[in-house]
Amino acid sequence: MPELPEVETMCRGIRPIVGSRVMQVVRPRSTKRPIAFSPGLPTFRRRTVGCSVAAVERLGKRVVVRLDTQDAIVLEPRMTGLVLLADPPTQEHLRLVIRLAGRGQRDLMFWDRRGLGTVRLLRPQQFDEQLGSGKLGPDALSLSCEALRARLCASRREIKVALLDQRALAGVGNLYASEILHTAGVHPARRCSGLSREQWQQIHTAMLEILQQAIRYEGSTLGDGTYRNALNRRGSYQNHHRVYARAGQPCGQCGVGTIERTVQAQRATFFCPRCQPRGRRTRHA
DNA sequence: CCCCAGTCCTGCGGGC
DNA sequence: TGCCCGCAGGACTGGG
Repeated sequence: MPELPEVETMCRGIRPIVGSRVMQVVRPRSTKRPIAFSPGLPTFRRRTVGCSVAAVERLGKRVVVRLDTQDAIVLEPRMTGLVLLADPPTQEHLRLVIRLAGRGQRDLMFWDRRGLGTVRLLRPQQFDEQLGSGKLGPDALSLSCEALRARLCASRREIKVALLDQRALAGVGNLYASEILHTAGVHPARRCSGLSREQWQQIHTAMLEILQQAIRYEGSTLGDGTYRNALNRRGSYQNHHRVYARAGQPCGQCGVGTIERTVQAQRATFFCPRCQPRGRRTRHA
């Protein structure tokens, strides 16, 4: 499930395409159902073929390929989507190939086993309407502690659920939310409105620490092996997970607690009841 | 404003 | 051994 670190790794991996020209846009027939396209393929082709790639940027959990026309190709991997320059895991779920010329001449591909991902071509105004600050909060990596607190502290929501709200802050998903709260020493079911300044500080510090470290390890490739970087290689941050998918195992931080699994907003949450007490005690208290 | 359940989708693993 | 069902959850939508 590509979250901020995985999508950042994808962006870094495909950045060599900057300066290349779009020669052809192909939708392979190997897939049962084509990707959700917007606009349709003929329009997509007309407005991209012949254009040059001006920049590659990450926007929350999306890959943005900016063209010299000011239009942007927005690739949204959702659960199983991959943005690749190398051969995809299988031909079967290859959804889109953008053939490029110049600098290495590699093809940019979108592969998605489950097909929940999307590809959009957006004009600047559409980009702002669909992905602007009204829809998407500030990036988790650029948000100050004070801004994080200001955006969430009035909410009665549980902190784990609030961290997943992309309108509040962009980039954190289910896996890293559990990891961040464990490192911060905050129980995932604590209400935002009840957290102390010190706890917001700990959450903010943990968020930067976890996300930056996960980027260094090129993201997490879970048991199903789906997530790959742009060259179809696995990430390795899964070897450093403290709580995610570790229910029943001893906590590596305190060495005493046992990792528990709960469900919040229909999603799995993992935490250590000893490191993350429900009360107001802080980390290492 | 906030919350919940349902929707999309495929592969995998548990249970019988 | 084989089949079915539930689960994984990001983003979105409709109803409360």
